[in-house]
This record gives sequence, structure tokens and C-alpha cells, in this order.
Amino acid sequence: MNNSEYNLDQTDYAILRLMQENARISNADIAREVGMAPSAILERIKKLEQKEVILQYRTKINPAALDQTLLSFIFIRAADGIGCATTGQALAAIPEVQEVHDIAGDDGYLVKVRTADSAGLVTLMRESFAKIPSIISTRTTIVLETVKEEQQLVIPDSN
Amino acid sequence: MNNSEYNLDQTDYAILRLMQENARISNADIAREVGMAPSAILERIKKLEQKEVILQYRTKINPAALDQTLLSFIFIRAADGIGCATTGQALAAIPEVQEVHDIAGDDGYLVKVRTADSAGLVTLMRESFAKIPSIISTRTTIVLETVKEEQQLVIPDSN
DNA sequence: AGCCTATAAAGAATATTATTCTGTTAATAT
DNA sequence: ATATTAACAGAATAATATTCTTTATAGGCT
Repeated sequence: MNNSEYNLDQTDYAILRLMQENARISNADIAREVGMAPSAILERIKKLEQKEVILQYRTKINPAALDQTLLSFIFIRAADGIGCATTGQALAAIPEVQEVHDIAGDDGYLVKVRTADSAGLVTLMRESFAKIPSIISTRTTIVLETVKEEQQLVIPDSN
Repeated sequence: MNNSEYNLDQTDYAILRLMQENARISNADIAREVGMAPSAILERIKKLEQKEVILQYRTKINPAALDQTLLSFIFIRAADGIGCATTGQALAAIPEVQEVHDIAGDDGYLVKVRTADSAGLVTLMRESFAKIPSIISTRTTIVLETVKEEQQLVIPDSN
């Protein structure tokens, strides 16, 4: 077992399963579903937060409502030394950049970016990316349509 | 303006800004920060949900706590007809698949997958991907380290 | 066995919130 | 001018969150 550090039981899984789907579920509702007192649930939630099992509570907003309908993935080749993540940090600091992954094989990063449109993407690359000197080259892939976009994890079954 | 359908004002932005960061913030706290009555905030939130500006409230769980530490991106070439998204839907139905994007240029999909380890990835591909007949080929990229992973949108300023 | 400690949870009491309802105001249209 | 509508405040009450105390259970130790 690898999660021995975290030491979660079936009750924790049940709580996580409910909260992962709906971060605004009330303590009382969780208690009812799990069949425990609200105070006990609260203790567990606080412990889960402390242990950093629960990382954050996020509201997912419709990108179209904020005029950010263009999603792109950009491969970035960088001149970082081995183990040195300067480029990645610089990329992560850009608000339009939602994800930065250090990927195997290409000494490069895979970056996920959201902009209003292609003009916005061009601007972003000219204004922000161009200021990171360690970037050697980029290759951009445009998303035509997103079929699924979640961060939901598979939570072990209650059996 | 493209978000004319949604018709959001600065108060909405302020609410969204607070809720995007912390989905479990109380109505009362939002009201205090925005300087309005809780009842008015509640009305707005309900309207934002109805208009599908707010899509969902999610709890972000530490993947390590659930033994899902391997993140991979897989390019999938498919034999779908134009405009036909059967492959994408089949991929989206797999729980370990967090994202499915139809991408320009390659008549293929970019898929984000989370598994326990490389063995889990192999199993997933053998058990689940192999059952989708329209998949022609795949190319897998392993993530060594994730520097940033958010879905936070840039919300227009309150000026 | 007997004792100690730690942990988990129930239950009760109180502080906070959520939610509903009513009334007011302001903007817009008729 | 007068409806009409939308947005909000404020008050009342229903529901929750949160804290504290008590009880139960399991493990380790002498």
C-alpha cells in the first residue's frame, strides 16, 4: 500500500465521494448519508484538510460566460538544466496557463492555456511566453471541442 | 461582447472570484466581502447556477492519497467520420479518463488519464481502450512532474 | 488482569447561516 | 403619470456549523 501515510478508511472514502461531486454539500447532509453525527463528520473533514487529502474547494465556471472559449495545448521545449524547473515556474505564473506538466522524453513541458480566441493566444505568446528566455521552441495544438474535462479521481469502492 | 447572453456585472465577478477560489465560502462571508445583504447574494448565486455560469462545485483531492500518482497524456487517432464523436464519447465514459479533447489537425483526441502506476496504465489501455474499435493508434506521453494544475479562469477586474 | 492513553464518535448547547418573505427603490416601458 | 420589472435590504425562522463534554473502544504496558 502506498497511501499508508494517509490511512483512509471507508468512511473517509464515502465523505470524499460525496464532497468530490459537490463541494457545497452540507455537513448535515454528509452525516445523514454516511449515518454518523455531524460533529464526527466535521472532525474527519478537518483531518482530511490537515493531512492534505483534501486540497481545495473549487467552483467550476463556464468558460464561455467569461469569454474564454479557446483552449490550447502547447508543447514547450526548454533549456533548463536537469532537475531545474525555472521555465516551468515561469509558465505557471501566467494566469491564462491552467496546467504545466514536465513531460518525459522531450526535456519539455506540456502546457494548457485558455484564452478568448486565437488573437488572445497570439498576444499571450508574444507578451508572456516570449519573456521566458529559456524557451527554445513551441508547438501549439488547438482544441476544437472538449468532450470531457474533470479532475475527479476514482475512489475505491465501499465493499 | 460575446458574453452578452450571460450579462454579468462587477458584483457577479466579485462573487465568482471568491467562489472560484473557495467553493465552501459561506453566503454570509461573500455578503460581507461584497458589501451586500446575504439574501441578495443568494439570489445572484442561484441565478448564476441557473444561467450555467456556475457549472459545479468540486473538491480537489490529492491524487497521492488515493494512489493515483501517474498522469499521462495520450494522443489518440480515430476513424470517426467528420463531426461524429463516437470515439470521444467512449473515451469520456472511462472513469480514469479525466479529459477528452477533440483536437485540430490530426483527426484525433488528446486524452488525460490518471492511474496508479505504469502497470495501471497498461491495464487501462488493454482493458478499456482496446475495446473501442474506432481507435487507430495511440501515442502516450508520461508526466514526470506537474508544476501547476488548475481550472481557474481569469475574471475581469473590478475597475 | 488492571491501568493508561489515544482515538472516534455521540449528544447537547450555542453561535452562525441559510432561506423565505415582505417592502422599498430605481430603472424602463407604456 | 402609471405599470412593470429587477435588485436589494431587512426581519423572521428554519437549518447548520461548531464547540464542548461524555462515552465507548482498542492498544500497549506493567
